[in-house]
Amino acid sequence: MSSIPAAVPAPPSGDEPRRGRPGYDQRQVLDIAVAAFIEHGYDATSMGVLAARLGLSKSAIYHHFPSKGDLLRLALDEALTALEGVLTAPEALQGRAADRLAFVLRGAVIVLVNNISYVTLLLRVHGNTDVERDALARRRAFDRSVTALVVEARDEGSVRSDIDPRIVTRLLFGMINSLVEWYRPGGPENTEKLADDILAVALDGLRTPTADRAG
Amino acid sequence: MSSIPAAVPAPPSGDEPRRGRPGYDQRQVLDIAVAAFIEHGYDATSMGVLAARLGLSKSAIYHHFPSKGDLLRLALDEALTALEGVLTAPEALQGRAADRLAFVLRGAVIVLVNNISYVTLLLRVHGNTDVERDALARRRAFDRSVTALVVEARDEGSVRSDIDPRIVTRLLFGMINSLVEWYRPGGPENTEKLADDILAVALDGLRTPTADRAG
DNA sequence: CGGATTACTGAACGATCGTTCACTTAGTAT
DNA sequence: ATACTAAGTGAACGATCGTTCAGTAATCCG
Repeated sequence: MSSIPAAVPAPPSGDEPRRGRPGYDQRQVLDIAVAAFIEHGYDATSMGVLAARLGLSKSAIYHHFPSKGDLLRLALDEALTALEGVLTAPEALQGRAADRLAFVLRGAVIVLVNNISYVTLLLRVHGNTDVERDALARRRAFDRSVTALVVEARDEGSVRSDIDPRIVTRLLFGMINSLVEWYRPGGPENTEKLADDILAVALDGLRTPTADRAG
Repeated sequence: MSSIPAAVPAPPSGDEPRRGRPGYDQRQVLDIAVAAFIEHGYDATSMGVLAARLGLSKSAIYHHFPSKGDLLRLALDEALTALEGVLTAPEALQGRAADRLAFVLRGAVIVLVNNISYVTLLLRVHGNTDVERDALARRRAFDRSVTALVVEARDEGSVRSDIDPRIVTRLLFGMINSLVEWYRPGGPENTEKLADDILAVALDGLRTPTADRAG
């Protein structure tokens, strides 16, 4: 029986004052739309309930975005651009494969936590429309890059060779991506400790570490 | 440009002939509905396109199920009942905690693979409706049982104690549940080998095993 | 044959969907 | 004041949604 909480447009927050009538800008609308998409699912979120959350009429949304699909497209692009940025950082391009892999995994955790709404939306997309299919293709390209890194680390002798690298990659991202299901900002863990824990489980497993196995 | 493939009701397959007019029974309709829900998403799957996949009229579906929500409810119940069955098997109730945990994890992999459509649907549910909220509650109860098992295994000394057992459990099911995103039956792996691989990565990590660490 | 049983049709319903359009409102810049 | 710009309103649109209903079709049993 909870009524829909209507948001309020944020003040311009320290910048020089914007021109025109005050209200939401594009980014603020997008943030609230993404939250609604996650809460109800993209298809189940009507422009009507979205407008109610914004405290606006439906037609006002079309002043900021040409269509509902464009809201989704921009949100997915945001998440993908952030993830792809990890792969192009210098630490992902030079050094031992094992170190590059660890950097990318840690970077994926951090990007996911820092953009959790947008990445959550990305991970719930399954190719319904052209917009979703394009996003899926970029996600797969990202996965392929990491798989190549796993292969390098295996050839280098850093990663076990008895399991298919594609399976290893998928299990790794299974762990990391599960963050969107349960991680909530402001919890006891900070991001660094969280990334440490995930890397520890991924690399050494959850069996009790034994003394005779130094890192 | 792919046209919608209309299914055909399966013949009674060896059993004694059914009474009444031949056609789909409830289970066959449910199977096809679940496949459609996965392909397009539950909300985006209209009764119209579902009817087209069945090769029936919309109203014919209401002969088998009272509503679209009931299709979802029965599908989710199927997945949950199968998963909960793992927890009540004898091997999950006696023995060392580490062995019980390994049995449950392996059992979860097998149930997931053997009921991949229904479990996929379950894992995509996020609490939109009462039906989905009930399913989520049962899923959380399942997770709590496994977390308790992880705690026992930790107290027993079998599982590392430097990471919160709830995080360990969530990472474990992050790996296992990711199967619905990439595992396809008929691939090179059989179910046993797959479960072995997942247990191996979960327990020992993906670092190259060293000789001085016997199991 | 007739009755029982199971499966299905076609048209229609009220509701809700995403989107459009002509118009208004509230601020800054000159 | 006037112009300009950004933001928002309210009514309406055609389409599609899940569901209902009265009637029909095809099989088995006796």
